[in-house]
Amino acid sequence: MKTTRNTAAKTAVLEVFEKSKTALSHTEIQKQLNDLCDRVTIYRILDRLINEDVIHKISNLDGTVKYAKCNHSHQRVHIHNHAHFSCENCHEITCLETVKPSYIMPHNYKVNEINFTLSGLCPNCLNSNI
Amino acid sequence: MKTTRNTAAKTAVLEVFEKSKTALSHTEIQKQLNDLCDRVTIYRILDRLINEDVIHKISNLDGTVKYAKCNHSHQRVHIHNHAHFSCENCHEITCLETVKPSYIMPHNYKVNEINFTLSGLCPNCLNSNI
DNA sequence: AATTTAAACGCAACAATGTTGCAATTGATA
DNA sequence: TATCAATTGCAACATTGTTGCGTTTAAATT
Ligand SMILES: [Mn+2]
Ligand SMILES: [Mn+2]
Ligand SMILES: [Zn+2]
Ligand SMILES: [Zn+2]
Repeated sequence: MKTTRNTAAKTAVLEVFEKSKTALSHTEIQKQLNDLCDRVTIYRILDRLINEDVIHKISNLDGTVKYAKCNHSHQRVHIHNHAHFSCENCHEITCLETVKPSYIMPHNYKVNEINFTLSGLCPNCLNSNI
Repeated sequence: MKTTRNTAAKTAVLEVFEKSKTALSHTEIQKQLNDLCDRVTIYRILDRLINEDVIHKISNLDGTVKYAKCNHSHQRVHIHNHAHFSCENCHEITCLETVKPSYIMPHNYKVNEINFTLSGLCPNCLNSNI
């Protein structure tokens, strides 16, 4: 088992997540870090944070990938079974922790992970578009 | 309104979809077409087929993007509200047309599209892994 | 406080995927 | 058959993510 270290870059990335109300892409994180570290380092930090269950990855229909902090109380194993909303107008992605889909699977499938992303207009953009 | 044409390449792509039980990536389609046309052309055909509601796009947690034929009776506007299953072992992606998630959204969101992808082990891989 | 050592890093190089502009080709219609 | 916009090929580019390797550094040990 590898031990994990708290580096300046990792701490900075975590701060960026703390400050953000929405999910962030690799590029958005890099901009906020202002060249504090190499972009490869950010990828590696994101990988580590996912393994540590501190953040989770959200993949959108348009191909963009974002990351968000996990809000659940820190359990060893868990499924990120909540929905994510992706606004087609402002392109912000937010966790909807209260929205959990219910569904019935055929037997003989083993489900390890679910990705439930809804897209459309977020409350902000819905209002300003009237 | 642009008119759409039936070209050799488009017909060939459609045949590939007909023959396939699972969703296909751009690369998989290209291999099956055996250099019948340029890879850019395939991207453009896929775009057109999506606009015509003949196929739909499936984006997976691992970042891969696949496409599958729409099975619904051809309606003007529709939401692809069924689930997709992505096998972590064989990497096949299949439409689960019978699995439709139910969920309750907060008001003041407008949902246009949903992307519900489950990953884990498909029946084939589950059996061979015992 | 100095030493140790594996984790983390920077950099360069690469791969995969998708996009754009433009000239040439072609399907469908007249 | 002539027309013409839709489609294509090609080259060039952009973005996103990965890998290898030598160097730096966190943190545990002495
Ligand atoms: Mn979570
Ligand atoms: Mn469909
Ligand atoms: Zn919005
Ligand atoms: Zn499988």
